[in-house]
Amino acid sequence: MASTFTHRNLPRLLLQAREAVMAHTRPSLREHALSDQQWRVLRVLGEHGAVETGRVAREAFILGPSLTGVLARMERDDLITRSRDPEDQRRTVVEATAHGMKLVKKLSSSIESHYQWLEQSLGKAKLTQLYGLLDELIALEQPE
Amino acid sequence: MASTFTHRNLPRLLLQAREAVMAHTRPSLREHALSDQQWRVLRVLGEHGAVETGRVAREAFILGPSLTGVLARMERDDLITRSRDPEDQRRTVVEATAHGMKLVKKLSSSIESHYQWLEQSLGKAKLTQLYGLLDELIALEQPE
DNA sequence: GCAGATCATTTAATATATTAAATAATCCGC
DNA sequence: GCGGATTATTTAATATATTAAATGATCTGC
Repeated sequence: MASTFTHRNLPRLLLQAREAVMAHTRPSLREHALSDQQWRVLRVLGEHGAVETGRVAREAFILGPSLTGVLARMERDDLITRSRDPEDQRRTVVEATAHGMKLVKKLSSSIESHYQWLEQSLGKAKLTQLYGLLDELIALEQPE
Repeated sequence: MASTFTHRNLPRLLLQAREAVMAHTRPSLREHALSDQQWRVLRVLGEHGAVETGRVAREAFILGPSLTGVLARMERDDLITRSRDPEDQRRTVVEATAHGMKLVKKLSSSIESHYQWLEQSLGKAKLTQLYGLLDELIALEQPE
C-alpha cells in the first residue's frame, strides 16, 4: 500500500517531540498529583502572580470551558483561589495558594535542570536554532 | 513577578507550532465531520491498508483505551470496519471502507498542497533543518 | 496437554477537549 | 439612565485522554 503523501507528517512530528520532552517532566508532576494542565496553570501563576482567567487560558493554552473544570479541581485541591475582579465584575482572578506556590518553585528547578541537560546534549546552537525555526513556523501559519 | 525560568518553554512552543499548522487543515477535516483523531486513523489506513489496532495506536499516537471509542464511532459513521485476525484471535484488524478511502484521498491532496505552500514560504532548507532538529530532539529524549 | 506467564484489547472511572449556547456584567450611543 | 451590542465566563453535550484493572486469547515450559 503506497503512501499518498510525499512530505513528512509535521503535526505528528511536533506532537512526538512534545511527548518526548514531556516524558521527562511528567513523572515529577505526577509525584505531586498534578496533571499537565494544572502544571501549565501553576506555571503561569508563578510567572505573573494574580491573573484573570482569560489570560490564564491564553498562556496555558487551555480553552475556556476546559479551564473552568481545571480551576475547580485546583481550588478543591488547595492549589489556587478564585475571586471576582472588583474593577470589572465580569472577570475572575486566579491566584496560587501558598501550597501551590511551593509546588511551582520545587518543580521549576527540577524542570530547569532538565533544560540544562538538553542544552548540553543537543548543543546550545541547535536549541536556539530550533526555537527560531518554531517561531518562524508559527509566525508564518498565523500572521497577525 | 519575576519568572523562575531562564529557558523558553519548549513543550508549549511545540504545542503552539502544532496548533498553528493544524489550524489550516482542521477546517477541511470538519467539513467532512472528521475529528483530528479520526483523521490520524484514516491517514494510517490510507498508507498501510488493513492494520491491527496496536499499530494504529502507535502510528496515530492514540492510546489504546481512547482508540476503542474512536474506532467505535468511526465504524458507526461507516468510515472503517473491524474484524478479528483469524491467525491470532487476540488481534483486531481495522480497514477503511470505500467511503473512508474516498475521504483519505480527497483530504490528502488538500493537505499535501498546504505542505507545498509551507515549503515555499519557509524555504525547503529550513523545513528540512526543522525535521532534522525534531528528529534529533526525539532521539535524545527517548533513546532506544 | 495443562498452568502460569504474556500479550492485545476492552471496560471503568475520572479528567480534559471541543463546539454551541446561555448567563451575566460592562460599555456605548443616544 | 436605557437598550442593544460587546465581553468574560460558565453550562451543556459529546468526544477524547489517562490510569488501573479486567477480559480473552496465545505462548511456553514442563
